[in-house]
Amino acid sequence: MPVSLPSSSASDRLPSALRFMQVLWALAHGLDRASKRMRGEVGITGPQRLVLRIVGLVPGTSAGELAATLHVHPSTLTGVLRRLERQRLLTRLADPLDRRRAVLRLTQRGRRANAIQAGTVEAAVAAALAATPPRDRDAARRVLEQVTSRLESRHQRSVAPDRNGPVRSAIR
Amino acid sequence: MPVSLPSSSASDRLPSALRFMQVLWALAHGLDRASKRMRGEVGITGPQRLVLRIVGLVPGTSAGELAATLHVHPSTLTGVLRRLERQRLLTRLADPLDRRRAVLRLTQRGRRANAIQAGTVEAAVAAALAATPPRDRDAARRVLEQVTSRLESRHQRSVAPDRNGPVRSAIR
DNA sequence: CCCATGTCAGTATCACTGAAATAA
DNA sequence: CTTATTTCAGTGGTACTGACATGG
Repeated sequence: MPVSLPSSSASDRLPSALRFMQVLWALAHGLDRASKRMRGEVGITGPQRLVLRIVGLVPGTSAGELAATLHVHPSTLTGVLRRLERQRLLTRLADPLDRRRAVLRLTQRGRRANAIQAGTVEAAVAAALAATPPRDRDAARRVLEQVTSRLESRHQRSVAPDRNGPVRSAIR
Repeated sequence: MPVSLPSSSASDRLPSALRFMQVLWALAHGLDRASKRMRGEVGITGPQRLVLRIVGLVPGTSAGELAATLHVHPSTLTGVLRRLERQRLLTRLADPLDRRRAVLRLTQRGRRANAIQAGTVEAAVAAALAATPPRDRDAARRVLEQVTSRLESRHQRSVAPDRNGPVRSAIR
């Protein structure tokens, strides 16, 4: 969800964290919209393309390995893989050595889809990076990793109680 | 969807755009997970909190203005507002001067929820920013804005044909 | 029997399109 | 009548939890 607060003077008085959050949400929402747009134009979403890209780089990966790579719950991947398989972009085969595992490979169509560049998030990122000095790019990467890791560590810390359903007491 | 490719040597050979995308997806996924976690702990999601924050800053905004501020389709907001109203965190009232408009205000509970800092995305961002030099922060902001605007402009450019349904020809 | 791998069922949120209701 | 504002109905995607089937 991108944000542009009403008056710039109001925005200037915001805490810098909130101002930075505007940019973060704008980016997250931009990725989401780009994903939806890609689905209309190319037929695959952003996450789906990411899976294609990785399976293309590491053919024969298992579903579990892929889930670990993406830091996603295995059951999340099931749906993504099903949609890719339905489009005949990749195949799931039982590993002959360990028939529990699903071995993933791109089909011919999958490889062609993988080669597409126009209109992808990657293309937009490449264009943006080309227009910014390398130093800024590195700084940006560092900051983003900082934010991401803080989000993660918060998650770690709060594993303990975790009933299901909202904890109403948090908001009196 | 955060990404950590199997071997770092493989990752080093990737185009820089793809390497940067790993960071972007990791961030987007981090925001998503934080949102889910917040729902469990505090009872509201990231986007919901953003709405609370803005309505808190600009009480009496209409739904349409808020949608424009967030760059979101009005119908998207309807659902978010419904959930917030159901939790009695904000109120929708018909504007007496123009009864089509829905005027938004925080309830007492909404204001209390808005005041919460612990465990929010904003807190994680604040912590990350505190740990990075201002120059890096500014650089990061610039790069993110670049990427976001490229994603947007791509969207503009591709408005023309836009049949519905995937364009199958894109993948032979 | 126990553990690992993966899918399935169910749930929630966000975001869109397109149509409808209501009011200016 | 026309336009603006918002909601509603329907669809699709991601992501989770927890249960389950299957295989090592």
